[in-house]
Amino acid sequence: MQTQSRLAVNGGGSSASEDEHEAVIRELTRGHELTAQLRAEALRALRGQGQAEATAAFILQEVSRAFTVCLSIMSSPARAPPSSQPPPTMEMAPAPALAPPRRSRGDSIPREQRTTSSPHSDGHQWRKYGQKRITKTQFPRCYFKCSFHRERNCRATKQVQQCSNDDPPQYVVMYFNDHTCDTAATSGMMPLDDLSGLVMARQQAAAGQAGARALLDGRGVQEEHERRLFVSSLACVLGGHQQQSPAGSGTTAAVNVGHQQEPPPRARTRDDAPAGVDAPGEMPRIIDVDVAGLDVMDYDVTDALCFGDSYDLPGDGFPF
DNA sequence: GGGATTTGACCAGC
DNA sequence: GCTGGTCAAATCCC
Repeated sequence: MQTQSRLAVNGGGSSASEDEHEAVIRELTRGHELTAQLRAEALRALRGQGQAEATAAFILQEVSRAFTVCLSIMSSPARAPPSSQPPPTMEMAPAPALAPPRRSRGDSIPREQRTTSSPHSDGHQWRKYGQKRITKTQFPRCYFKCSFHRERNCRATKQVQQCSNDDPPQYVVMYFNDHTCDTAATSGMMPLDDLSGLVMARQQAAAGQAGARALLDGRGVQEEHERRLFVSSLACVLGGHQQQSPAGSGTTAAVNVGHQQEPPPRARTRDDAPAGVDAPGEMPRIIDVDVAGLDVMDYDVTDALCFGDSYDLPGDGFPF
């Protein structure tokens, strides 16, 4: 990692300590984001490959979790250098109740910029809200907000601009503001009780009961799908492959196993992005997951991922 | 019908 | 006045 060399360059003294601290956080953040990218690419490559897909999802989720924990430790007050400012990428609280002001031009310095041929696979879900022709550029610039900008007040935005006609074309992606939506954390944090409740709610919803429908609406279909996907992926990993619950034992929940979300980089994400089904008519596979058997999850990813409130965690969908 | 995208208009900084 | 960023109505698509 570059961190070591940077740390080696810095000498002693309080200023160096601050620099080191910031460098560590910067590199961890970078690693975290790259992991999200890798996860997106891996899941796309392994889509539909059952256990391999689930294993990759689980491992990369764990790598991401490790980064999150390290970031949390490094950014805790006890670790922070005495006079240091909070790191720019660690936006701890959602924006205040006031409507976020328009970004002034002075704020137009991206927190991160990268050139990639796949600007859509960064582990987060985005909604396009504008496109503009920029003078002296050949291609228009597209503006995206986090899909959760409204419901979770996430202020993360990005701009994508094609910069070359190569094959594949290259895009410059600039990221502004940090995610406060914590999408990935919620994707893997559904307690089992919650899951069974969800299944019950779904059954009730199928029966047309308004209360259950309200419950589903409140959580959001996206979260619901991500959570069920995570649980079923874990079930595949822990159970070898598709696990059949023994007849008459345990609580069995029907869990959809769709694709990891990687809709093609084009419009129309209402159905394919949240549901993770990118081909109309392609039915998600259904497996039975023995919920009781999942108690091995008592090693708790949940607690660790709760740190995700402060950091952008990789989500599962990549609508463009 | 509802959600996402498109696109012209508006606003603020330079 | 120009330019870039955002808004919001219109439109599209499932």
